[in-house]
Amino acid sequence: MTISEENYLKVIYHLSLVSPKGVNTNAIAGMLDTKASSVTDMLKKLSEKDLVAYQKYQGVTLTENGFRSAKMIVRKHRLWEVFLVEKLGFAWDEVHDIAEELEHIKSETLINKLDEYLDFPAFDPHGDPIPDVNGVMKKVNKLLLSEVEINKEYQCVGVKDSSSEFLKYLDKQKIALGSTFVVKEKESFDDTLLVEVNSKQITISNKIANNLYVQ
Amino acid sequence: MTISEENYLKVIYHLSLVSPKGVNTNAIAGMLDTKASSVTDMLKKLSEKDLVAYQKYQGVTLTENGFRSAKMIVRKHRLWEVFLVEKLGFAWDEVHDIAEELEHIKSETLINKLDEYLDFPAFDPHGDPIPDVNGVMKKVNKLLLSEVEINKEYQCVGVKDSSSEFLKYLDKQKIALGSTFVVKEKESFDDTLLVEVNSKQITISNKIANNLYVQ
DNA sequence: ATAAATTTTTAGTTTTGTCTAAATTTTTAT
DNA sequence: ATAAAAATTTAGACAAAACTAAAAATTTAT
Repeated sequence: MTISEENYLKVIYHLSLVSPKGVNTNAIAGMLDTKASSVTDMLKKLSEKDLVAYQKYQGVTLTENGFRSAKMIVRKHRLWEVFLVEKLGFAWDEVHDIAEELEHIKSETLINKLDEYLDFPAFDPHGDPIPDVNGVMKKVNKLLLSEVEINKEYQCVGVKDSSSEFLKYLDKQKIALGSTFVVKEKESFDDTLLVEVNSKQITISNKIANNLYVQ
Repeated sequence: MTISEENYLKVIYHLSLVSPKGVNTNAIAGMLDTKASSVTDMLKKLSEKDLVAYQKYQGVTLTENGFRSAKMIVRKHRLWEVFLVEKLGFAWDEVHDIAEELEHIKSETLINKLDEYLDFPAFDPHGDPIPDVNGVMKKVNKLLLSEVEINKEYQCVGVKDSSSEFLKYLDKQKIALGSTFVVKEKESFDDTLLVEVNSKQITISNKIANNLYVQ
């Protein structure tokens, strides 16, 4: 598989989690920063290789083969992110682009040895689950901070948006995976939250609360 | 720089060490398993980017830019090899192909953090010197085993051929970096050596002796 | 010194992945 | 229900990096 094919598969995988009925050409083009016509071309190729089920104008889904391959790419990406943060000391907002390159390194043995070296982590530095050697992921019953009950205690277990800007904002607020949250008040006008984090009270916008997973 | 351009630079670098006056088109084609005509095309491109000095029919040399870039690729390759052997437990004959892919990962920060994580190694698992962040390599006064004096003690410090077949042969003979050699006899007919290694006497062909560096 | 052999370059194609522009299909809105 | 809008596909082109076959330059051998 070429790097380009792998990137398409990965994007289709991520979009499938949101639209399991079929992923749009335009959505794929948007994620890959390319044109819809290029996407059509690639979907035909992936279809011929039995990695996606593609019907003109009807969107695309992953075949079993494609799903397995996509999960292996995600596995590589997330394991490399763990390596970069845990072993090399990168911050959690610095690792995405490097992992985008590392995920395309071909060796199976490499990734399994890396997995072992990292002690078989189940989650990456952003709280996303890492598929094991068989593609199985730990399932977590997580909620968005925007959906939690008032005055109950929650732990931060992940971020929905892992852009550098958002992660840096969290760093500034001293919010990290494992931080304890208690929502004290919810402003009904704009859904802004008054939250206790690290025994300090801060105000959190609805946009932020919609991108923080807790448990 | 594309992966292909990087591979050409690396090969020209290695061939330059043997033919500093200029590297042949055919030699490059041989190393890259490609055709001479493809090499000509690429040399024109590298020349336009001021990475090589190229004159039709006259071979090619690296410019200062090209030399610097080539050394950085070699640095990456060798640091990744150290990582694979020291941290992930690969054997020294298994790492070359994986490092060929890893050497093309773009981040400067990554490679400098990896260097630090590995404790700034000066040599890779085959005894080849690793350029530091400024491109400087430790120089070693090494000899080929085929050139040493009789009954003097030497240490194995590297291999000239790092093909899997040769390295596996060395494993079988329990020869590794650091092994002590004493040449007891040299057969003048075919230059076969009788060598004491690990306090056992073994016979070593001239071809083998020509691929083992000692000090 | 010149012919033969070798090496290198040129010219013209191919493949992969992209693009633009135009055509077609599907969806949305009246 | 049909026209307008949006999404998608097709057709044709391009750049990168490779190839083959033929031409040109250099080297070698007599």
